[in-house]
Amino acid sequence: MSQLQTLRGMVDLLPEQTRRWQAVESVAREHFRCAGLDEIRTPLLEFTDLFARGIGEATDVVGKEMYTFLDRGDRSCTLRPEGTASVVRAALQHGLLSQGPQRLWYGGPMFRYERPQAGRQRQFHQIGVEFLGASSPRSDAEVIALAWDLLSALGIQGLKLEINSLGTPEDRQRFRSELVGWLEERVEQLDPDSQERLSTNPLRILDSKDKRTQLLLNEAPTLLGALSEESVRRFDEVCALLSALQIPYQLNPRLVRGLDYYGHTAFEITSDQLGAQATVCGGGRYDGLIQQLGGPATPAIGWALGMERLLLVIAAAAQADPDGPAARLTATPAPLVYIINRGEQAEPQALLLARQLRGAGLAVELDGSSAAFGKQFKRADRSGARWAVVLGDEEALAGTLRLKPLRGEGEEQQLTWEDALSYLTKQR
RNA sequence: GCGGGUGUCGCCAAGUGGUUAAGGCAGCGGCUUGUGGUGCCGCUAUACGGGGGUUCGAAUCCCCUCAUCCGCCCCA
Repeated sequence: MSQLQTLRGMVDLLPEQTRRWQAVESVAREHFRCAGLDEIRTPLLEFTDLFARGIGEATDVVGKEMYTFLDRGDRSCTLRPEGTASVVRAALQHGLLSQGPQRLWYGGPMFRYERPQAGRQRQFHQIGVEFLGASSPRSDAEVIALAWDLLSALGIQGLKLEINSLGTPEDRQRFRSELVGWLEERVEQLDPDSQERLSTNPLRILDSKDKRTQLLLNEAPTLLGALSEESVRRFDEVCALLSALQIPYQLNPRLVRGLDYYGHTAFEITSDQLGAQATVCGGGRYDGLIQQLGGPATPAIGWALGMERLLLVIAAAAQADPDGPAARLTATPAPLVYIINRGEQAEPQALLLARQLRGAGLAVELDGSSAAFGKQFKRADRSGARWAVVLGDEEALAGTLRLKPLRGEGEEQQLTWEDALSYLTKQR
């Protein structure tokens, strides 16, 4: 293929797709508005150091998935692989935290150099929420509810919310050595990947997909068992609040997140419609991150959801229920009016007419072909427009137009522009 | 980074060594040169992702390469 094309893992959104994206984005925007969140937009490019320090040097994301390069000034730059670190950086840089707790949302492209797969591209898009300066268990429940309700509003069903507590750094430290000690006595029963992780990132062994490892882990010490009393109490409270909100959840003591900054509450929302990349939304509490990035000790919690995956799930939901809310999101809009025009006098006038109707907020498609009327009618019909306006030289000379309903009943009528405009405005 | 599948017109797709590479959808033109939705007719791949090889002969076999998809890994 010598033709120009996108880089691997980079995807064009063609108009039909873009429409769906916009529909989802507007639902999300409205959802966040009602919840009193403010949007924040940060650059796609940051100093590499932000992610190295924020996400953790040892994580896979930082270690082998980042788009990192030197700019012309020899600064090491990285295309953001996730949103949280940037949001925290921006909040610190501009002193947002001194104005009190921040309830923020963001959206946009993220970049990870991975092998593309279903629900996984190299440039992908997230919508995320970050509550900075929120410490109470109630904020955990509110943040999770925000994600859950957004997904419900989009008409998605069959989602599973899994939740776990990762405790404090001390809890994890204690558990790590406990787990490593236990597993080291049984190394030969672990799959090769997990053996590797025993020294690099032992907690991640917990969500290994290997059957034998899973089985073995049934006997292993659990994270919940290693939590301090206080951590347990906190987690119980979060769970109780979720129950009170009637948000169904499942405890998953094996749920571990891949980014170092998570602690206490961690959760994932998964769908069975997605193949291997089942996580639609994931997040958790990150009380240590802000301080780690040079700010004041500030508790925080957030989540991110993957747009591409969300759209896949919506497509599945739309197919399952052709009249449901998901299907409405994917519907194709048609213009209200299609202007059929032909002739030396008529064509410039049609352009003017289109402009007037559009100025009144009507969706108007203007045929630019100068083709025979029959041809243009065919196109008008296919456009899905409810009305055809016919403007030929005959009408142009009379200062009128013909208005013909294309869908319902009714006769074609000849009207002045003014009358047509007020009539169509009422039809909208 | 590893493993497997696939690559024929914008989309779907037949074709599995032998004269001109089916068909459908979409598009364009016409029947219908001022009135659509149906119908009918016509047009649209010197070309089968790219390169090399085997052969008298390849979309069809072999090798390499690229792309894509699925899984591992990772994560949203």
